[in-house]
Amino acid sequence: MNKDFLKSEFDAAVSAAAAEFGWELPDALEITFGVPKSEDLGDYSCNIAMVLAKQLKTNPRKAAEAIVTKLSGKAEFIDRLEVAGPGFINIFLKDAWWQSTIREAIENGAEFGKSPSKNPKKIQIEFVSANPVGPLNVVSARAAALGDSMANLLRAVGNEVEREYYVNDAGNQVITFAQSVASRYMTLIGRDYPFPENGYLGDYIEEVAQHIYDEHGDEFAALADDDGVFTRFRDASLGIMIESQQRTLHDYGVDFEVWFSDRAIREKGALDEVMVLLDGSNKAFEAEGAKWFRATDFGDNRDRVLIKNDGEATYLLGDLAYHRDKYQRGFDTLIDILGPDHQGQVQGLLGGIEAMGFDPNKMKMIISGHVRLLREGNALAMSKRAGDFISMDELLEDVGKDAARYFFLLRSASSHLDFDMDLAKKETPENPVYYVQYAHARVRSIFKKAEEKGVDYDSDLCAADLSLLGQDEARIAKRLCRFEEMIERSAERLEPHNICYYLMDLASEFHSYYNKTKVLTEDPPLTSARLALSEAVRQVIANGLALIGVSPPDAM
RNA sequence: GCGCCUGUAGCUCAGUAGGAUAGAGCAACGGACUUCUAAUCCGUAGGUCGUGCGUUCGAGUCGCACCAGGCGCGCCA
Repeated sequence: MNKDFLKSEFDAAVSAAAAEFGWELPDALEITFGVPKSEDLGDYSCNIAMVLAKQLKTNPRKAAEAIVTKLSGKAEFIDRLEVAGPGFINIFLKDAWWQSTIREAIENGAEFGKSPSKNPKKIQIEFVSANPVGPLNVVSARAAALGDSMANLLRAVGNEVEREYYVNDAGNQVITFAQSVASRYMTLIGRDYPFPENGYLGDYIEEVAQHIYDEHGDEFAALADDDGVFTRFRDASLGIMIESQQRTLHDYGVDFEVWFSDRAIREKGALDEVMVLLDGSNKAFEAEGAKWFRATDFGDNRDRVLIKNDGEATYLLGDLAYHRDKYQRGFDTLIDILGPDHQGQVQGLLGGIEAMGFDPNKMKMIISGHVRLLREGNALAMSKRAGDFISMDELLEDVGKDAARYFFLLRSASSHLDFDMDLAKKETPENPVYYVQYAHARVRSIFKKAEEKGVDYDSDLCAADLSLLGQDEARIAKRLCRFEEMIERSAERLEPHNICYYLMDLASEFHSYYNKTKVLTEDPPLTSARLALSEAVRQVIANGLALIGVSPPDAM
């Protein structure tokens, strides 16, 4: 049960009061409802009287009283209203409100909590997009958890969402990577090939080389002599790396709809097109043998090079071409999740987007904070170049997918994050993942027990007489009522961490209830009612966990 | 120096676009397993919301200035 019914009731009441007292209402009047801290203050509260009082220069309590008289006795779910404090209208709802929510959760199952699209948008969310020259690291793991959950949230509120991974398969680091692999490969077939300067270290390079050897034997023996052969070798190396990244992400529960190749749009001439566009509108200039973008005209603190004096494109130019392509694909909203080391490029990119004639407001850039891995209380040193880092695979191996995803979402995206690997691994009460999952398993366990013992209850849980439930149960059910609005808010603000906190609160209430109250009783109607509530709780936990990609266990 | 992020309980962090008495987990202390799973529960304790001004009926939340920490500021990607 969402709170739309409140909105329409209040809209009507405020208009009616305005008509009677001659208030001049502002054009865009949004009536919002909050949840009071104390349940003595009602199920919802509305501060509209105080908002109006400011503009109309009237007494807020009087305005509140006036609105209340227009509401009384009209709305079907409203039990009573109180004007309190400086002018809040506190709303107490009838039991039918939370009772119908229990039935809704059971009936709608996995759909419960999703809302029909009021204004559906076509949204693209791009994340991870790590260079295909090495295994994914923990920063990617965080981005993957964030992006995937955001996509789930945006879908849950009715949008059309596409997840995209930008494969940076052009440029120098790809050559260096292929050369690094080549050097190891040649060793395997007993030949020499120089290891490149600043080449990539790390065992995975040898694994890629071995993989190629297993598949192609010494087919690439002529590598050093023939460019065409090297190109095929490079593509094979890239292919193996990308596949390995896809596998890692898949194991993590993240599957992208689109893997977008940088090289593909470059080959279509997209870079030239951007240059023509910027040149033609005088937003680029030539200096010191290079081509520059007038980024300072668009809020950046310095101009940026687009084409280096050796004729090569910079990363920025490639990124502009890519984003131009995104805009041309016709999305209403574009979301980028960037790692903390990319914050310096945001202004240049947004400026370039504007310079190319696109609306930068369609773009939402989310910069995720740093991740620090802690083991035994100490931060682990991470050096990529030396091949000395914890990969995403190792992290998943160590703590598991569920704990990893949950921990990454426990903080808001922009915050720095300390990932305590010892805690994530623990199967103890300190670990919040298990706490929530356990609540789910507990409900399953109750039903299993009911079957085993042949407990008598109505298998049609929606037919249960929910008026048999008491205060504690009502409190839990009321939290279920807030599930949908929690999702809406989280989706709107792109803050999946809310889900974790909601689930912990719900699990906590249920654990508490479980310890205090026997669900399975000698009284079949009562048992049915309590089972209905339990099942509704289980469904909501399962749905919440699904949004963040964590599994709901049947037993633990 | 400029820009971005962060500053809330001993620790790690929430805080629903300005609302009513600032919350949770962990850690600490004291209790609860003959029970539908103790991976749980109940209770106790813990605060100058970094500092100072300001905006107003009302500020952890908004503005300004400081302080502290992190990151970024390349013809690298």
